[in-house]
Amino acid sequence: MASESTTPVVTRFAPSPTGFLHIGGARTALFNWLYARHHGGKALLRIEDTDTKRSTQEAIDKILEGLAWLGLDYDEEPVFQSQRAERHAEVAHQLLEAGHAYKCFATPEELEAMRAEQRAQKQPMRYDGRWRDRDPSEAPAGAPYTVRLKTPLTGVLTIEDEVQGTVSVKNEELDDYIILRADGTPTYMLAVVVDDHDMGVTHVIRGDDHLNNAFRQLPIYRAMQQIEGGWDDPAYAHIPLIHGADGAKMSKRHGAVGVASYRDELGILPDAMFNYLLRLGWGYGDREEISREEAVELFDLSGVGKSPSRFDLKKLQNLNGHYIRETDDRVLTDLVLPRLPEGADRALLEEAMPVLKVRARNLDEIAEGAGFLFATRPLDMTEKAAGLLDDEARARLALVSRALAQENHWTSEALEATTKALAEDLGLGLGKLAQPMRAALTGTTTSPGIFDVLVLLGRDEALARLDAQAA
RNA sequence: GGCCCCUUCGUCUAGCGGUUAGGACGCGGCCCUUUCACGGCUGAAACACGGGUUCGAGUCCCGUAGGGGUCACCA
Repeated sequence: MASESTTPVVTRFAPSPTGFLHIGGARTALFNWLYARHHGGKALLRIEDTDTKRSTQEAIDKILEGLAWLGLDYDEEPVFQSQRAERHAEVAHQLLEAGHAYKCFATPEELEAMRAEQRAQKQPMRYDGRWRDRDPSEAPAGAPYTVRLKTPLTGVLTIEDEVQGTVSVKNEELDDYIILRADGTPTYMLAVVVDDHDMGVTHVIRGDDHLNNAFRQLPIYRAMQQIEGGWDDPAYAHIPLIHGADGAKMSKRHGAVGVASYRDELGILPDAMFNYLLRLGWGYGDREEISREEAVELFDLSGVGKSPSRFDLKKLQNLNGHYIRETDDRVLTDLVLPRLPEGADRALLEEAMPVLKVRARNLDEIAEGAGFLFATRPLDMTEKAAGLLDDEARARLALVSRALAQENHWTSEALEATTKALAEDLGLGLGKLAQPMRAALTGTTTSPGIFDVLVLLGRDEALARLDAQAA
């Protein structure tokens, strides 16, 4: 079996390029990558672009970009399934010659009629095998045909899924499906098996929605194993799907489902996404915050749960806040700058970053919090801030401004000492001074510590803002 | 509808026959505090239901219910 530890592990992520890299795909990619890295094997990538109607270069680029953003790298150049059609057909013909497949001359209309009948009879809708034992000579000369796999009629097929456990399906449930279309192109079911074999894939880790496919694909391995050998069954691991917050399958209506839109629209860091996706459907004791290195060390299929999980934006945001605090100020500055109005001072932003990043869960919140740094007088006031500045407050601001203007050392410590001394002289709590100051300095009621704000703004600007509101 | 899978706090999960059923997010309270966060402490909150097996079941078995997936000359 491929699961023997003597066989080097080879995994693959095989998206079909019909859209962006969504959350579910990203997690499948992540688990494949982690499994390969954990076992010192190879992680491969295959683009399943055989559906030329729906596949686009744009989608390919987006998926590649999404994977790169997450930090998932691959050991070989991506395989493009569309370029391997000849090889797929070759295997189909081997199957045909060996009697494991046969030509089916049924027309699409005929098949549709068959299904309609089955639907009416409330029978399972499957190909009835009408050409399984007929001789091709019975068909009109030159009639188009498909090639169908001749699957076993009786018996049971059992797989030992690394996540789902033992799963069995009766062969009578499976019909003879098409492996080569009338135009000679391969279907997905054939292409996957041939490509996985040729790429040396030992572990097929994919979404739960493919569990049924395993039972259809295995017969190809078995048939080819008989024909030429070397087609061992791969190990399978079908991981549960991710559902939206409402419990239904993830789809467009759940909002930003493309991994890149979490980056662009919400300002999610790749480490946060990596960690979140890792913990969605996988657990390791009480561990929550897990670095890439640890993930590679700890990950295994045994920790993957069997039930679907729901996507929880709140938790992602929380994790993102954690990673923002861990991220270097310079890096964060580069990420936040594009989210600020043109002309925002990079150096000032970086200087403020330590006090900005502790109160943000995403890059947009940092940008929002940095707003006061780049505001120009007269400041826009939020309603709450304006409400704070009554006559009494304005009078106090004048006193504060006068006191601070005397200050020779424009440092957080000195300014705090001066302000506190003033508050004491006036017999007031510090808040009576600090809140009006905050309003005057930032135009808002929430900001970093007021003395940090003073320092960041600089003496001239700070005093000017205070004076603008003082009475 | 047939087949397959799933079911522990609202959510992500730990648990692998004997636990006060643990942690995290979120929510409430308290502390810290000039605001908001961060941090610390703390509270409420779960074994879907019904039968078995067993001295003992969240853990094993069987049903029921609910949820999900899949049934193309798509992938």
